[in-house]
Amino acid sequence: MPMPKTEAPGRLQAELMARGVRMTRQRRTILGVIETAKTHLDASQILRKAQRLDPSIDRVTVYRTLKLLKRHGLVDELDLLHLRGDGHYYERRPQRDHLHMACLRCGKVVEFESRLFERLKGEVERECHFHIMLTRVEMGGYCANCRT
Amino acid sequence: MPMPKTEAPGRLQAELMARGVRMTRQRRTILGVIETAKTHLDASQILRKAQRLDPSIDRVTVYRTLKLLKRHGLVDELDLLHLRGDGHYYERRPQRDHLHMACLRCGKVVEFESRLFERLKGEVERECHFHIMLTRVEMGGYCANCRT
DNA sequence: TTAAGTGCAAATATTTTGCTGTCAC
DNA sequence: GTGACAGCAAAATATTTGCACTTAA
Repeated sequence: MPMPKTEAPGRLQAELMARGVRMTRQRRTILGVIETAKTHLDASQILRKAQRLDPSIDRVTVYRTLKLLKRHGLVDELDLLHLRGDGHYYERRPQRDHLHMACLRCGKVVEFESRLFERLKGEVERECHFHIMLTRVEMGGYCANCRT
Repeated sequence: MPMPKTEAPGRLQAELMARGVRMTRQRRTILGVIETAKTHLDASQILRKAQRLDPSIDRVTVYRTLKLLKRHGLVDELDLLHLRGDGHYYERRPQRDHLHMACLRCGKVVEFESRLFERLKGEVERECHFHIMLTRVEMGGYCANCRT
C-alpha cells in the first residue's frame, strides 16, 4: 500500500531533527518506511519499500541511515535467531523493552512486555554493577499453533 | 597454549557420537577448541585455533561443524551486539540459560545466571502459550570499570 | 563398501568504503 | 557557500554451495 508523499513527520524524523541531523528527502522516505512497518524489516526489505516511494534511493543510503539511527539509539537491531537469513531486522526503539519470541516452525515473531523483565534488569544493574543501555532478548520455540 | 593431541573426548564429542554422528579427526579438533575456549569465539577464531592443531583444517569445515552443532542444539549462537564485527560467537549450550552483558566501551562480556530469568521464561510459556527451546539475552551498557 | 565428510574453488549474502557530484541549511 | 549527504562502483566481510576425493563405520 503506497504511502502519501507528504506525510506528517514521524517521531524518528522529529527526534533526528531535534538533534540537529540534516533531513534529506531520502532519509524522510526511509524513516517513514521504518515507522509504518507492521513487522520487523531487514535492510533489503526497507530498501524495497523505500524504492517504491522513490526509485532513486540506493541500498547504501539505507545502510547509512540505519547506522545513523543505531548511533542515536533510535532503533534496535535484532536477528530473530536467523530464522529467515543472516541479516538484521530493525524496529523503532520502544518505550519499554520487550522480548521477542520467534517460532522455529512458522517463523512468526511475537513481542511480550513484562514487569519481570524490568525487575531482571534491575537485578543485573545491582548485582553486576552494569549500567544497561540497551537490551535484546530473543527466544526460539514453538507457538501455540505449531507446538506438538 | 597447545592442547594434547589425544584428549579425553569432551562432552560435545560424546553427545554427537551418542546421536550417531560420524566422528572425524577434524571434528574432534574443532570440538576440542570450542570446549576449551575461555571466551566466546567466532568462526575465524575457531579456525585459527584449530589450524594450530591441524593446519589442514579448512574454514568450510568449521562452518559445517558449527552448523551441525547448532542443528543438534549443542551450541548457542550470539552476536554480542556486534561490538567486534558482524560475525557470530559460539558457546557450548549451558545447563542453565544465562544473560550476556557486553560493555559498550571496553567490550568485555560478562555472563549472569538468574532465578528471575527462569521465572520470566515460565511467565512467557504460560502467558504466550509459547514453548521455549532456546534463549538469547544480550545487554549493552557500561561495566563497573567503564561507567562514568 | 558406501554414505557421509573433507578441501578447494567459486558463489552468495551482507555491509562498508572511496569518490565525485549534489543539496540542506 | 559549505559541510554533510547521495549515488555509483568496488571492496570487505561472512557464510554457503558444487564437486571430486577421502574416510569412518
